[in-house]
Amino acid sequence: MKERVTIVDVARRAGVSVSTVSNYLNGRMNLIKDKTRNRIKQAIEELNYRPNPVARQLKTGSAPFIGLVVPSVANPFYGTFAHHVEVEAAKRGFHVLLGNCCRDPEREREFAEELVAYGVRGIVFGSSLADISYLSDLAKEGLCLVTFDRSLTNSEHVQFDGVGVDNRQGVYIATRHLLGLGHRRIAFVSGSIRTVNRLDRLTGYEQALRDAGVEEDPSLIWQGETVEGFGDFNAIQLGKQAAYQLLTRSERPTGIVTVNDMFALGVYAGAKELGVSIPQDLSVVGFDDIELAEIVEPPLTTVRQPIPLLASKAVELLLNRLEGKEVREGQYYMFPPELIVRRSTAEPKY
Amino acid sequence: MKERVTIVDVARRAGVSVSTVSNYLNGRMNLIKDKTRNRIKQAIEELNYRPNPVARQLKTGSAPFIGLVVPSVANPFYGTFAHHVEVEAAKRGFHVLLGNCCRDPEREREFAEELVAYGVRGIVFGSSLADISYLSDLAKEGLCLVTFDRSLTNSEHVQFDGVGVDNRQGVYIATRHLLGLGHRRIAFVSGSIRTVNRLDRLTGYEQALRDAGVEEDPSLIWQGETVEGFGDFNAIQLGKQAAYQLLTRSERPTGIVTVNDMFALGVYAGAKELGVSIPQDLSVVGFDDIELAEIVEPPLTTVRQPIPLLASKAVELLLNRLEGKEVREGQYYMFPPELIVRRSTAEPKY
DNA sequence: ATGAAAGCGCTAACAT
DNA sequence: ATGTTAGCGCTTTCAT
Repeated sequence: MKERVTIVDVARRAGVSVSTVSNYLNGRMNLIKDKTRNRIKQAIEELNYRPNPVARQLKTGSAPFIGLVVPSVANPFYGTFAHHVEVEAAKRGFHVLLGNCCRDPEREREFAEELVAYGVRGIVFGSSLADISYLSDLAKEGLCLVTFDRSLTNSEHVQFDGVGVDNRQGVYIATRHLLGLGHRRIAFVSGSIRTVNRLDRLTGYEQALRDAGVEEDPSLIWQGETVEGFGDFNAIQLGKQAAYQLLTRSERPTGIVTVNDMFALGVYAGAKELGVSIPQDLSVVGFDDIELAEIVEPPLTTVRQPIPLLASKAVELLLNRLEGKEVREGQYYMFPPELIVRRSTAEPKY
Repeated sequence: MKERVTIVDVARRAGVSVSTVSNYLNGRMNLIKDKTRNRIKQAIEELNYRPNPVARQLKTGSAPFIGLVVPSVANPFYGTFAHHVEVEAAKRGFHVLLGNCCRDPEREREFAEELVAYGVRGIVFGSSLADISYLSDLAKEGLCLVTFDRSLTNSEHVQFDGVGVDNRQGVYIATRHLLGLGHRRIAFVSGSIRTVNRLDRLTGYEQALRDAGVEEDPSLIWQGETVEGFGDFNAIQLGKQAAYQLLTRSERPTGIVTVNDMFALGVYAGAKELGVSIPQDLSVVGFDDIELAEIVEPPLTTVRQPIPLLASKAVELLLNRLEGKEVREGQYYMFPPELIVRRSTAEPKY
């Protein structure tokens, strides 16, 4: 375990002062003669010196890290998103601190506070709990927040930026797609609706039915029970459960709109066990367009979210603000959702 | 943006010295009178003081963080693993710094070095490149490494701990399962075999064939091209490509063993497009038993890895060592793989 | 049981 | 163009 090489060692070896080395390290080359610069460069190489970022941070107060809060990377949608966020952040020299917070407000707050303590000044918030007032204090202290997949209320616009697709519109066109095929008994399947994006999606479903003059049937809105701290581990199981309950009723739905693809896959599993064929006996529409949507049988009709685009915009917004390049407040980039029609939807038989 | 409250403020308010507050913060209660302790406690609450972990770290040299290197959390297997690692680490007060390093040795090394610079003293290495000698230097400087899903060579045992399933054995029983059903032309499908776990799996396949007296046919070992820096994004696509190439040959295989479930799903997709039915015309076995394996059609026969167990053991080993509770060197916890027989495998038709 | 003071390694005035 | 020096907020001897 070697002793750590410090800036003092470099200075000594190069025969200059520490401040000159510091200037060198921070790219203030205009202040340094060519000859000195070379000496420093050489000293650094000879000693294999690497600046201590912790000391730097103690002095400057901030670190090249951003936080990323998601429900759980066990859901491939968030896993993919997290990967893209990491890549985009890396392009600008930032690292990502990931928190799977399972939609638990307590964990989200704790995680955010811890990040702040570590000098993190920006967080991408990929969890969209309805009430994020607990973040306001942090925002007031200068923490930058970019929400992901979460439309903002007016008061929030002041504090946060955001990116996302138009969830309401996405489910609206998904539902209209089923309506257009002739479906009338259309169910909506979701986990506990405590998040803004889910609420938006439900709204889109209701709106589409209303616009089509289809009578509302609250029993067709299936909402999984809340399981605290469980992330998205159970989405598939919940979807399966939903299928069981909805497909064993007397008047069963001919179409199901799900809140995301994982639920749709769960519905697939349930329908299969019940001997209900998709799309002959039941049409299913998902949301997200995770990679698997294309390869399940039948390929899933779903609403696509442009994950790489969303990730890069989120990181861009966040880092621009951190670096002071962005001063307008409360921007929300709403991307248009796109319905990808595959073979899980068809005309209803009856 | 409020001024940060420091230990000095607390000391002043409580009417004690900073060292006493420091002792309080570090739980050295035996050194503090009850009365003083209460005064400090109160001062902390009134000021809403939170110690600055960066300053502490500069002094002590280490941080309650561990690193986690994976190919990509976009693969649900690693996403799930990452989630479990995070939960286990949190139980012991550690945070996780995640790096999707896409099996790129350069990125892995850079990431590891950066972590070390930040005071991270332990990394779970969930990527299993064949050559990890580039980590030796770091290990010599005191970095603790626990490899995941990577059997260790003798020389590595000195430096690293590890957890994983017996990959060779896993694929061995998977292959024997197909052989037992009567298959003789069995293919092995994998991405570029640059990792120890993949090599082990291939070996298990070869061994099983040999033990059964089946003639080897190198053309049945399908290996996707190396795409640098691409993580597991393309596993499904590669699997599909493999299916196309293998199933359009004259003498096509009746069974396919895949290196992991994502490849198996890719094979599913390719087979479907080609009109090859699973398991009637083709049996498929996966590896990992990701959640989706159970719900695809037909449900995938696969080799299960006990992810939560692996994650908790990995974290336990790492933190025990970090905290000096573990001194034996080079432990490798090898968990037995379990074949989960579902409906993607059957007797060959011909 | 408590306090004073010396750093941890770096940055950034300020001085030269 | 380069050097001197005072911190950043904390921990940790060493005194008392």
